[in-house]
Amino acid sequence: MPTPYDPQAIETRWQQHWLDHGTYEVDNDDPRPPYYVLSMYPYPSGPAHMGHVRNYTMGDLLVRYRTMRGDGVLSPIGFDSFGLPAENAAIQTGIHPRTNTEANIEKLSASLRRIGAAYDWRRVVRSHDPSYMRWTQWIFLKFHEAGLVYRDTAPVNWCPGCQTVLANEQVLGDGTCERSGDIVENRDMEQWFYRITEYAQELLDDLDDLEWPNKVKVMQRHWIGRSEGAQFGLPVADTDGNARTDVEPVQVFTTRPDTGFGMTFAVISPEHPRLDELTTDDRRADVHAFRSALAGRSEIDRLSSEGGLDKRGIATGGRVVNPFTGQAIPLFAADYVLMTYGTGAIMAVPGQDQRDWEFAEVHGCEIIRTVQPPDDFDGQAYLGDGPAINSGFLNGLQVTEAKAAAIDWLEAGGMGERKVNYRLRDWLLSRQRYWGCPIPIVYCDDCGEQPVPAEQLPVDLPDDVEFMPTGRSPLTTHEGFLAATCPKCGGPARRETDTMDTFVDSSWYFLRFTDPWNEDAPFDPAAAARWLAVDQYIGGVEHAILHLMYARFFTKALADLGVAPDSVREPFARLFTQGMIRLGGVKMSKSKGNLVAPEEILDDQGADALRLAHLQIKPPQEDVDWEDFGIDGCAKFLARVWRLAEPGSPLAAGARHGDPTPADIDLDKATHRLVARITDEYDRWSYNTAIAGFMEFTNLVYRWVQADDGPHGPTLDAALDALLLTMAPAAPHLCAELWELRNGGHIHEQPWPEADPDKLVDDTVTMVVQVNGRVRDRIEVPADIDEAAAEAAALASERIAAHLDGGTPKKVIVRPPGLVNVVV
RNA sequence: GCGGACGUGGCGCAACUGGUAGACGCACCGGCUUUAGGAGCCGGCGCCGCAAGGCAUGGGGGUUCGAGUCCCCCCGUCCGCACCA
Repeated sequence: MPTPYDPQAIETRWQQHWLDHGTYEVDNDDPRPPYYVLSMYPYPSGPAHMGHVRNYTMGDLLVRYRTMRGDGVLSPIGFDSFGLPAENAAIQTGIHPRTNTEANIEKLSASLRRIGAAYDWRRVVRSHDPSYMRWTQWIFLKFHEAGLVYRDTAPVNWCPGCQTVLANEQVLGDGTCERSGDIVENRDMEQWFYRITEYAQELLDDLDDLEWPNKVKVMQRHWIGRSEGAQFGLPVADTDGNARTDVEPVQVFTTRPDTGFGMTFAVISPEHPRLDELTTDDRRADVHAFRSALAGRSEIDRLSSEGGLDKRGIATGGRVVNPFTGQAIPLFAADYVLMTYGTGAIMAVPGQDQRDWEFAEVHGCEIIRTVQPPDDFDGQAYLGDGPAINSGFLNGLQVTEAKAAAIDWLEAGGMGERKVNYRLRDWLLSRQRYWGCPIPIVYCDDCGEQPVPAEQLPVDLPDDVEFMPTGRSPLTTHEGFLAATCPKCGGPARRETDTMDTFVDSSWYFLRFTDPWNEDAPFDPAAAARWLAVDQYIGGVEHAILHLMYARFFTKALADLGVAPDSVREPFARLFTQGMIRLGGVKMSKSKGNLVAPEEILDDQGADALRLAHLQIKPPQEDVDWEDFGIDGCAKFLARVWRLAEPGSPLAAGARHGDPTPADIDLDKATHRLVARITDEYDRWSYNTAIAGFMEFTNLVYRWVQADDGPHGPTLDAALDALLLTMAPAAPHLCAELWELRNGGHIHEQPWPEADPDKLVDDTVTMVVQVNGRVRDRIEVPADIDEAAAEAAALASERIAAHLDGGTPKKVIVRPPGLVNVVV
């Protein structure tokens, strides 16, 4: 008797089965070839939303597919459980972030199980877990010991809404906080930094070997921002315009040392420590006023200001000497010169730099071209290549040679040197918040800053705190937390109250997954060596820069410190960035308040239908509009498969046995083509066309089954087995159920099917015959037809003859067996 | 401004290396099953045309026997970086 497709019953049963049997648990000594699939661990904000479903469906498909291919797949899940939202919620509701977060983790875990995502749940890692925090702190201390951590006063991005500092990367282009949307201010504060710039070159070089989307690599390269040039000194001029030897020259960095003869003024940053010294008395009041006006404005705000260059720069009255010409030139201060990039001072060459050109015009500076523009050039500053002019010993050299010659000259004269500069800055990791991993440092009046001894880790967060909207972390007033003992002298000490940026937690969780039970080390190097690099990392493109850069830095540093094996210098060998989901044209997110919860769909059409809809709609790397989803179509398709494949299906009634008919043989070939096609499409992440393949094949089987001859039993069984096996990674529950009913056993433990190459080729093919490139006829020909026979067959066609209209072919292009093109 | 991706029916999209444009799904239309549940099965469906045929992959040019695919110019959409010396 046919039974209706009941996704609820099937899905609940199999999800329980996978948990009970530990189907996707894998041990570190598993004999199968290791394969590590990782979807970025989520921030637990509550039950899963559609973005999660999309992300974790992609990952799950790969986990199940690789498992059937025979790999021992490591498929862990964890939770990025520290962070601002939980603490902000605590201030509003009074509920402790831990309570709230752990409840959310439960909800999210349940959601993930309900969409059928398969994980090794024994390996769960939670950022806020003391057993994880302990090692986050331990790594901090390791880095501290190695000089990769330092403390410094720095102008920082302060978000008044979040009441904490932000990394540069967390400030959006319009000067607002990526999280709260508040306008970010500039403040000087004592902060902790990771010395990521130490790895700038390696981070840049190693990108080449990664199988990552090119887009992401380009973004990282730009972020690192390597530029080659020269750094040299501009001597300070005395009132007569001569170089003073009693004061240090002002250092500048340039990528265009070849244009030095065109330097007609110089500009320093308003924050430059020598600004005051270089300003003349008569200009001091104006310069101070100028600098004060900038105070408190964030760097981003300054950089995006649209004021005219007259307002943005001011003469200091001081002069410096252009070492190329020996001439004294005026020194300006301008807001667009950043203290945090290069040396905080620049040489200005209006002839070859458009902004310098405009600045020179406004402030009445001389403009001298030092590169000959082409005759038809009618612009202002000329940035292209050409011979040097007005440049003394450089005259006649092209830009590249002139650069080298200029640097050689600077070095020979002891004035400067070749220099590589990076845009990348050190990672500001401290946050003035409670719900994060405490920085394991204490301050002793006598011994100063002291690391907490490893055996005292973790420095735990106290639970008995009150969350008040004061803007201050409760840690700063918690006596029990603050009171510490100096590990060096044993005297009283005060504990650091800053906690770490949550990007620290996510910079090594993929390593912890390899050995999450370890109590003696963050992970066993052998376990890391076995699983890393992650074979396939999956996540949103929004993490293209920050998270991925930080994780790469951590991996390299841990390898250098001997914590990770030296073979592991990159965390993620392959990266896939899947598209986001939009609703009403905007990104679906909690902050936008336009989340679609999957519950209703899971209750109604089921997880398999929802998964299929996510896979089918578009190529996985592209953004999708929720409005375009076709859940009903997918549910309909699954029910169609069910009716066809369930034991006792009326569609299979009266199946023939004995010799297969030609139609049976054709269907068998289609079965093998399906297997070959799906294998290829899974490997290429072409999931949308794979789903189309299942539908196409199912339609084919339906027509064949309902034809006059009826189905041939063995052919039908083989067809349905292949369909279920290949579809199992995409629709795991339905396929598991049907497989068990039909064959017994567990489909996800079956080997991946293989196509018989002999059955992938047909005896005959449809040959297209064109006249002048337009299709005029189609002829069935043997697949092994030769050129002469193909041409003859084409010319024998009546329709072709009609189109030739008595004329003789000028030329015949033959591409057997598929195509003949007759040119007249 | 710089860098990148992309533009194909009413809609989401397919066509991996230049070789049958529009697979698959949605929507729509028709038929069957006497079917009252958002059902099932079969078929149609780029545009113009009764047809033969013609026209079609943002627009314009080019290479080629043959271009959605390659090259040049233009238009448009989206994303990233934006005064980086």
